[in-house]
Amino acid sequence: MLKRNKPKYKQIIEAAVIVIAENGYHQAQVSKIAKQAGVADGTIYLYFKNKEDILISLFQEKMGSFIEKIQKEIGGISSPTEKLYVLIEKHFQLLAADRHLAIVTQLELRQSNKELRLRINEVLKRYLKVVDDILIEGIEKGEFRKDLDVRLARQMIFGTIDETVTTWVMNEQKYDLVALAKPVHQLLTKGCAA
Amino acid sequence: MLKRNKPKYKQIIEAAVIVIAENGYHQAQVSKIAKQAGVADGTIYLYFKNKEDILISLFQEKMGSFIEKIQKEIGGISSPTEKLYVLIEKHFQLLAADRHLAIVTQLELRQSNKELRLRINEVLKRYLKVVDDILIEGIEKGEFRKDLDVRLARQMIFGTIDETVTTWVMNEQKYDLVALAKPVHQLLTKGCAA
Amino acid sequence: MLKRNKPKYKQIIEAAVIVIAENGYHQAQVSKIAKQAGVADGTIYLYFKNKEDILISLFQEKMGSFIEKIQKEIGGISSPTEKLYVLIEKHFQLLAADRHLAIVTQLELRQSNKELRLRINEVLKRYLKVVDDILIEGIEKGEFRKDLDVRLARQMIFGTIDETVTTWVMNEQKYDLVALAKPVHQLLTKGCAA
Amino acid sequence: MLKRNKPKYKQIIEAAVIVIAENGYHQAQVSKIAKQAGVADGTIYLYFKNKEDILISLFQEKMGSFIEKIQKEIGGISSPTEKLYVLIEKHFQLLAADRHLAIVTQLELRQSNKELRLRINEVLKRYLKVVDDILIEGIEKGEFRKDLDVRLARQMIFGTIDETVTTWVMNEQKYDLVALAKPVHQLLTKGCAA
DNA sequence: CATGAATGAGGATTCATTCAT
DNA sequence: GATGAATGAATCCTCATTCAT
Repeated sequence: MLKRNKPKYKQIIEAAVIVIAENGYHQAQVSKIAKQAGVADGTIYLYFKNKEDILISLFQEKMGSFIEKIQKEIGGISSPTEKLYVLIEKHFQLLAADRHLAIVTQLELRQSNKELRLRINEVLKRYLKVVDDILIEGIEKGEFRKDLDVRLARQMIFGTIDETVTTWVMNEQKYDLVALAKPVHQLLTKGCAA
Repeated sequence: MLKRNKPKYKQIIEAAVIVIAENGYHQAQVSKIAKQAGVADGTIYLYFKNKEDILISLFQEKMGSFIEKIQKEIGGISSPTEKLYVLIEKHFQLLAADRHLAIVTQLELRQSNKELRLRINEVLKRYLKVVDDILIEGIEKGEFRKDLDVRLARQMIFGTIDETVTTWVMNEQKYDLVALAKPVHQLLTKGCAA
Repeated sequence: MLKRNKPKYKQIIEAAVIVIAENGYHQAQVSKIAKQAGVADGTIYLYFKNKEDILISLFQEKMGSFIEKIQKEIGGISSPTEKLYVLIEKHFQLLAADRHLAIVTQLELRQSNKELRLRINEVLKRYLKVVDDILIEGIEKGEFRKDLDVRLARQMIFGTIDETVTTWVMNEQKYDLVALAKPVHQLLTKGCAA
Repeated sequence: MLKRNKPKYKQIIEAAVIVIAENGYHQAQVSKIAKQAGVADGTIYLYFKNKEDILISLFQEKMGSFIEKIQKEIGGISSPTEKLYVLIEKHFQLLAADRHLAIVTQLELRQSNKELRLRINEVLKRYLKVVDDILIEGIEKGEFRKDLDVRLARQMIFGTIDETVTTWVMNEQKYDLVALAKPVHQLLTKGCAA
């Protein structure tokens, strides 16, 4: 059986999300995660190479299912503009539904060292690929302009979504994030121009 | 004479930028900064309360002059759309001109703890205020649409600029960042729509 | 099992006594104590909250057994005057038998900060209570004079014993401390006698 | 002119007493003493070899005038028993009159290192000599018993006086110390009396 | 004489990781 | 597989002292 399918593997990752969200990245000691997961400190190392591996795995697992869910949702949609809307809405929905995960991805995991963030970026690329594909399809289908710089447009889309979620988390998730999907989508597709 | 006008104050901040950029946030020991600045370890503490104070001061000094320069540039411009362009271009120019500072602001300083990031955010607000003012003026002058959500638009603008710079830094500053000012400005003002 | 009954707990305390006696309070680094105890530096912190906690525990353990031994000795004696003699003799015997402990209690521990000394005083109070009890019993039994000020008499007894031991330690324990029990007792009881 | 007769010499010593009494031995930095004395840090070193020298000088100056005053008082008295009374009363009076000095000599200076305390003891010996002389005279004049062990009696006298003052200081000088001179004298002379 | 900016040595503590049981 | 006691490397800051002015 694959390591990542064993119950304790998932148990430890869920514990890590909770511990990091509640204590902050720098106060999330391995012993705290072990305690939260209900296992001994040493047991962690039967499932993860080291502490960094927990965090990378956490991001891979969570981001993986994140991307899968979004791909499934936009799979049946033909309009790229519409696909972009669903991507934004789903992105907001998934993070709004998991307060802990939102804190971890938007605030805490960014405190990790450069090394870890490079690994995280590799995972992110799969997400950015989804955005790229929508953009390319949109250009081909004539919904987006021909001379659109896909890389820049993707940076705008991701940058805007990310900044919107981060601001929401830093405001202690006080307002309805999902409700912003529509105006954000409008901004991104139509722009500020009069 | 104010502490922050003394030569060693600036000397230490410049040293901190270099050391953090070259060694990373977590490998930027006080002794390394002192050595780079050409002063004794203890001298650091004649000018800064503690290590965190160096980082906060660094950000305040750099971001402060950053904002001042941008404000000066857009001061003489009447069109908000044009102002936004100059803001983007200047933002890119200033960071492209200081490789070390770009690494520090886009990557290293984000690893700081929540406390420090809150302090950094206070400084950032002044920048976001500049963006907001441009947007409000744009709406009033009829260059931007009446129903524009200023907060969301600001999050798009800052998120896009930030993501663009970060991607550039993570790609080792291999391409011309300033050249992106025009298409980014176009994207932000006109959007992706055909 | 209680932390204080584990072998390493006692091992570390014994090491602390030796290191402090041989190097002095301010030269008794945690790493030195760990080395003397044959454990890693970090192990100290599995048994003690911090360095101060080692010193407080040391005093509590040693003074605790000190008081117990004295109480056991005087338990079977009926005459308060005789009790006082045994207390003095036992006090001298116990410190004369442990050169290191004598140095630590008479010289080194007094260099501790006010906070620590307040904690030490709490332990000392138990000792002073034993003296008080002897004095009160002596007054009741008519061996000591009715108008004896118990507090002052206790200060005389403790002050004299303490000064005698300190002088002996400062003279490098060159003469026989225990032999002084009899003349000291004589001096002290004349002051108290009815 | 002798260094110790210059105004700044005395100024610094008075400052040291105040700073140590108010901040504690370990919080009495040279810079604090300099500030309190109204001189620059460096000036301290024109009058004292090092920090330890300040403390030794402080004790020498204060203890010196302490002993002189006591010697002057007992000079005109013929009875050794009476002399002892005046010594105790004067000892209590002088410390009761200078709260700061009492704190410094009874609590703070004892936190100094072994080296410093050895130096302090040399000064103390002059005081103990005064006691010894009274005792010897008392034996010769038949007021104290012939077989009195002078060294032990001196340790009792000094130990008792010292313990009494220390207890009074630790009780925040709440009660009348001088009033204790009489009962303390009574306790001590009974032990010595012929 | 006086200044005060600059110096730099020194140590308690944390926590990821190991390994004997 | 699971445990958790033990390890030990690594760093910020203080403050007595100096010396150029």
